[in-house]
Amino acid sequence: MMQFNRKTEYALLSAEYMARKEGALSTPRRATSTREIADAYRIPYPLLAKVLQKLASKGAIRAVHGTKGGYVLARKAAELSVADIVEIFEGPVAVADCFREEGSNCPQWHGCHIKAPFSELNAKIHNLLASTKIADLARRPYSSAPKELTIT
Amino acid sequence: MMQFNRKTEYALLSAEYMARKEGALSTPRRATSTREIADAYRIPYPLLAKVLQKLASKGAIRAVHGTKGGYVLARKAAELSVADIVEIFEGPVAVADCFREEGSNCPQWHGCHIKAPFSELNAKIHNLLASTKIADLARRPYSSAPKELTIT
DNA sequence: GTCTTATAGGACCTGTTTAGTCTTATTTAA
DNA sequence: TTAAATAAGACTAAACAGGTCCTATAAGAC
Repeated sequence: MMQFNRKTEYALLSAEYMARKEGALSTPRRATSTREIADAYRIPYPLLAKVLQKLASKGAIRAVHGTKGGYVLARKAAELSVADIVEIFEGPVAVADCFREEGSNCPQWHGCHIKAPFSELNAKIHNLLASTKIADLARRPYSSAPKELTIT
Repeated sequence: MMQFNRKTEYALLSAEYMARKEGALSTPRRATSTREIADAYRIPYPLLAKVLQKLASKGAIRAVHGTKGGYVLARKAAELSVADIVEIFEGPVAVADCFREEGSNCPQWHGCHIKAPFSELNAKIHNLLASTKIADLARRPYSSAPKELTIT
């Protein structure tokens, strides 16, 4: 599966939403409220609030308090990567524990023959996520349900 | 994190072990028992037994009953990919649910702006796993703890 | 034949994680 | 001063992961 968890998905959706909104020439740069995104994507409000709080506490977005407040991207969308957001919610990209904490507590560490090839694989996956920026997500216009793009 | 679960790891270790053993010129092709792998990697025996049973039921390996029995790879190591094994234990490679079951039950499906770019990302990850064969894991000799290869 | 060494497979248990809720406090524009 | 917003901690139900236990079956060795 290799699946992102819900919070990560909500964070990615939110970041793209903000990037798109902030990038629009018509709108003067203004904050996006939790309520706005929750309504747009039908995400439970209190949960999304948690997600955005965490993004803010990690410096990916910036909070604007008070009425008409909300959040704005803390960096340019072209400088915020998918990997940055994924790692906030899921820790370092690592297909196995040993690629996070030097494998000291892995019973298989000694004489594990697949460490090296999987380390390379891990690096490639990390690179994919790091080279995909939020701006890349926000760039393209939405075209409905591209079934032939779905992986079987 | 994007982490494989334990069973997947055990399956990959086992497949590589069998490929290496079967590939060795010195040993006449013989089955590898659950016990042999469990001892080599200090994996709880009953759990590994489950893992190998599943691999066998899905056709990745073939069971040899009775004394001197065990398992052998059902296909050549060059024709069995990491993706094949991962998918046996974790289902289709998919960074989000909607890339498995046509997203019909995703509340965000309508108007989700990140579907297309993530579908591409998903395809790339799948391709990485599918193009890495068990033979590729077994090929290289083990060199101890390549710290500089580890992703931070 | 009957041991012994294997795989086969279902039932079960338990700790952790996930997704989500509830509540209270704080900030600030209008 | 009020209403709209974020901040943050405690809490809960359900799902999952990792692992154990037990009984059945197959087949080579003697």
